[in-house]
Amino acid sequence: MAKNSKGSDALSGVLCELRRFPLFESHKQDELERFCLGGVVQVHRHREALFQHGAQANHFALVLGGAYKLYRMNPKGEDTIVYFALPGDVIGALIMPQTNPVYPVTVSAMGPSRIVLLPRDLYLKEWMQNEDLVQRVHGLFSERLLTLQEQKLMLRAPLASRIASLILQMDSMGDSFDKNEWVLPFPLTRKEIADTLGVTVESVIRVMSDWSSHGYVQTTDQVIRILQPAALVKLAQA
Amino acid sequence: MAKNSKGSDALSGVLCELRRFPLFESHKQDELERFCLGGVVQVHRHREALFQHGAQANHFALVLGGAYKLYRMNPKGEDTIVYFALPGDVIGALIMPQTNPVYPVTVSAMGPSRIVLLPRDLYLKEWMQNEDLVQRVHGLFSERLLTLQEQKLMLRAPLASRIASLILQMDSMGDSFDKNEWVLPFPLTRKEIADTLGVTVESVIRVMSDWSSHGYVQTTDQVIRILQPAALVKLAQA
DNA sequence: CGCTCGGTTGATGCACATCAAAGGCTGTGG
DNA sequence: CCACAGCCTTTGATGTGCATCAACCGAGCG
Repeated sequence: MAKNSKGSDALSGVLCELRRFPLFESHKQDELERFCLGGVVQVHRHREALFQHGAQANHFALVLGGAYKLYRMNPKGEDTIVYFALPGDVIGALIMPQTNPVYPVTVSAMGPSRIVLLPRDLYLKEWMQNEDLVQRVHGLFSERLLTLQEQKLMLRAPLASRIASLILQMDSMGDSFDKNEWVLPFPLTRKEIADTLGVTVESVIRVMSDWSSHGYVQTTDQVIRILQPAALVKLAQA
Repeated sequence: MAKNSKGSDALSGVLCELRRFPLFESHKQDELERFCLGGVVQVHRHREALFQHGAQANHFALVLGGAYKLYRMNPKGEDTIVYFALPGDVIGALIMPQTNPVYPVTVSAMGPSRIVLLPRDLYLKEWMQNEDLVQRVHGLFSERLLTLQEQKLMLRAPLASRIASLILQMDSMGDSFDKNEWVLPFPLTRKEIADTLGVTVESVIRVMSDWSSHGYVQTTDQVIRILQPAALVKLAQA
């Protein structure tokens, strides 16, 4: 498992870090240790891959920091992003119960990121046996499904509405629930927006350049700041 | 609960019917009875609604026969279909664990259909407590999520590919796993295909009329029969 | 210093939307 | 029993939003 450029480390001080996540809110220290038995911390650099589409799925992962994108290449060689995983999110849990599972998507880091890599057996033998934990994971699935449904509802809207809607969705994903600053919780390129919506980079750029010049949003180092939320909200429901 | 045109009935002879479903495969008779306590059978006619988007979600449902579509209206008044539920599928389970849940979609029957309507408490108190059942429901969620992801991957493909892909997906949903007859397991109008893909009826019709004239498919009473599966498979991956 | 990556702009074309009109079929009410 | 409304399907004419292709710029990096 120890790969070249990836840092990997036994679970030393991360346990306390895990307690922050709603996932483990109601668990005691010893339970938490049991849920992470055999876990390894991995660090990834920008664009480094965690799981490869089609590879045997022997592990699942818990995001500690940064962000990961879940995507797949279609026959024409274009990527389609299906989900963004943030700290506290679980990756790969969905397919763990299958017999001989295979990753349905490629997962790679957006900016420097960290996860705990956990063996599949642990999911089946520990996670699924714990009633509360199962409910929390269930909750994550349902959020993810509702996110996809939300995006599907925008299919027939003009591109500007769809981008606005996506940006607002992403913004609400962060753990900063103080809505004083409207900043997306992770770096997001125009290409990634395009790949999420199934359109071209150029189209996204044309819309967002317009927004920048109107002062609706502002991008620095791929981090998008929303200056006029009201304008985006209005666009989103058009 | 007893509504006007809906038939509703206590659980008389349906218990044995339930045993057919993979959901309850590994459960004994008495467990099964416990899982359906307080359940009521409801019959729906074509296009009759089971749940209304935005209504308080006090119940979930288990599809016995026929088919149901889960959809929502966007601001412009166009419907978007997010899922088709077939016999053995569970509807509404996703949101039962939420506090004061509200149905995120409208659910209505496609042709004459039947469900067992179950109270929310039953889900929380019985279904979620049973380890095996939780795993099965988890399996249903994961299928549904993967279905949505699959559809998203086709976003940038030409319309013909997307329709082909959808039809093949629907075809594989039926319980008839003998692939001697390639017939969709439920009636599906062109409009419903359009609403699933986020395009217009006319576009769908133009594509499928072409297919009919080439003898790829054939439609009688909204039931689609695939005459040349190979042709569709080829189109789907274009 | 050449490389890749992200962002940007403009010219052109096409796939699909839109609008319009019409026929069949079903259920419903006078 | 007929009239009517709603739904599903179909076809054609016309328009347009976004894709495509091409080119260029600046920043970071080995």
